[in-house]
Amino acid sequence: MDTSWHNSIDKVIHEPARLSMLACLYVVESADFVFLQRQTGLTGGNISSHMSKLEEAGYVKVEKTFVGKRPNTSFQLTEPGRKAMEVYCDRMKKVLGDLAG
Amino acid sequence: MDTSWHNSIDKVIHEPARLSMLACLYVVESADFVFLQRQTGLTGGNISSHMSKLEEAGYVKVEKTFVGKRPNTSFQLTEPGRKAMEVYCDRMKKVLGDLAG
DNA sequence: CCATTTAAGTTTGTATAGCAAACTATACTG
DNA sequence: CAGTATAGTTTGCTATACAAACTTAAATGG
Repeated sequence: MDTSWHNSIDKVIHEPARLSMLACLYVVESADFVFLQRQTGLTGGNISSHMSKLEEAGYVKVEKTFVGKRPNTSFQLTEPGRKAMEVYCDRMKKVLGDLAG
Repeated sequence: MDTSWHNSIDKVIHEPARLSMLACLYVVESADFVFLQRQTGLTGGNISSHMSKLEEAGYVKVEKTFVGKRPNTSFQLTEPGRKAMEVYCDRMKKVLGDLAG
């Protein structure tokens, strides 16, 4: 079994809170701030700071608009983000698969 | 899909370097310091500090002896450690499985 | 119409964590 | 005996996650 893969896993994605958000974005194509907050159970502060990191990484695109008179921030996965998720999932599945089949 | 599992994943195990070491211990039943170092590609300092954490968590048992005149430190998974690995793997597989089948 | 509360988000403060480099101690080797 | 290698720990720095405080603006209500 290979056990030297530890530096090949994407830490931006690996963080549970972010993986949770990304998992959500992976399936819905677009989600706004409040939806993600409700869905993941994360605090607003967490969503905000983690999203900054995901944006920096180029994994999500952020769009700020107004809905009625209230601000609305919506997120969606970029292509690189989707690709990175797939790579991450494949690698983790392989690691975990090796342990139990 | 459930996307609020982020706080139910065991961070002690989740850390890639430790997961790598644990994956190794999971299959070999007992491994010494140098073996783990070679196997995982981690530095001695990393093995040392991460193992301290795993020991604190009760996931590994540490045994210090001498082989010939040289010190030899060997590690093995405890039962709680093995159990925790299984729980971790199941949860992660579920998360990842939900994303791609 | 002013005061209060609620909502959406961001910034800040703190404690923790990971990693690499430096260090300790001991054993070989020439 | 001097120098190098081995086994392992400690230290110092940087980065990170999380919660709490803050900002801005809109709804509510007396």
